[in-house]
Amino acid sequence: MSKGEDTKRTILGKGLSMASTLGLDLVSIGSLAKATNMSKSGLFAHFQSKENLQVEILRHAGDVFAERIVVPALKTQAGIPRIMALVANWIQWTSRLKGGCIFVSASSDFTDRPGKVRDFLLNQQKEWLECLRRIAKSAVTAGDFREDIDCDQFAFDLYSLLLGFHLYHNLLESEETKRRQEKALEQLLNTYRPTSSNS
Amino acid sequence: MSKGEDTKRTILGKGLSMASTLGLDLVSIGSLAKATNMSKSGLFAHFQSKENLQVEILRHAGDVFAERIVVPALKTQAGIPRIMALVANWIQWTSRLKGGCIFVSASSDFTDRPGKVRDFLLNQQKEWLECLRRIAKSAVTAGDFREDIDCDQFAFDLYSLLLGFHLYHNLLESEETKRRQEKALEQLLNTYRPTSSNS
DNA sequence: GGAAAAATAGAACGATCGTTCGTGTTTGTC
DNA sequence: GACAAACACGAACGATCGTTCTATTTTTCC
Repeated sequence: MSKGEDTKRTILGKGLSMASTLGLDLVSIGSLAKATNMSKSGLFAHFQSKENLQVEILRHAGDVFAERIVVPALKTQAGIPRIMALVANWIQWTSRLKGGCIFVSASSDFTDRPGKVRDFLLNQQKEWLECLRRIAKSAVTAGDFREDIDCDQFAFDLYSLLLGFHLYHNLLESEETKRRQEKALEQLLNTYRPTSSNS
Repeated sequence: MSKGEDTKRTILGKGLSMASTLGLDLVSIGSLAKATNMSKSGLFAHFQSKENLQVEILRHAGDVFAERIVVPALKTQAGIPRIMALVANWIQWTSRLKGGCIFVSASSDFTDRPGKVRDFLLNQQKEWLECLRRIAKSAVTAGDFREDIDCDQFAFDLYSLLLGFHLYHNLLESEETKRRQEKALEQLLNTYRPTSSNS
């Protein structure tokens, strides 16, 4: 790996960490330069604009997310076990760095700010929902879910649940959050499970 | 009403509008002054600090929220009708101004920024959850919910659903969002309804 | 209507923002 | 080890940030 790519990776790593705790647009060129012991202009040269920096931080976040959350889950047994693994990994992801999930906060911040950042983020979110949809589909195939369910609806339901956990965990810091999430997940799965007396 | 209170109200109205679309901390003193045809210092004098301005915008948002979402819902029949009214009002609230719900975005932004703003926001969110809890409780009393349910769990479930709708609606702008939310609400209510063959 | 009080404006502050430019320093290649 | 390319730095840019003054206008009250 060339020197340039190496420092760029370092910058993005620190940038992701800062963006997770402070939010994506509180990561200024100056503060990020200071955090990586670089000059503003030296750091800036890697990205050409702040907008590009933000996009690349998101891209890097996406890589880490895929590697740590999605891929491991896909290696587990299809069906409910895979869903449980995905949820567990996601919760670990959002709990790891203070400030929670960068995608959630960025989605909230950039909804009404057109541009590269918003476009990139939107694609990432669509990929994430597609991922959830596929996992639901595999649960159907595995026989853990009924065949007549709506996989996109499940994606909505599950993501909503995670968003609820996210807010509770980060803002309210209630001790019961984990239990609430588990209960909600159980209820959710029950509405998709094959019923013993199913029509 | 004194002149001061009058202009202050105007400022907070415009501030709420801007904060809803741009996010709470992109509302700068300068831009808000320009939007209200005031001088920076003239506007600043009403709040003594930006932190206070942010808190007061949140307080004003809370007042509007109570008046438009909560109070009308509480006037409807207790039970599921009241829940449906609350959800409908909330969705109208988050759809009205571009950028969605200021409380959701602010919660996301201020989770890891200690200070007056975070403290105030946290109290507001607790009040909101308490509101949801009470509405669940009244649904139990009205006989629309089983007696053995956990009202706090219902608050978690319902708020999660709204957060899901919020993200879908604002970022993805999918046409199916409304339908997804309705389906999810129906599923949710079913898990709390008295069952015909209940133990 | 005149005096006290409140409200607003204007200029300036140090700080930081994103960005540009010119100049060095380090790196990889022959 | 020389040469070109890549990389990093420091200084400076105009702009805007939150905030503090002083001065002037406007409102309020007797």
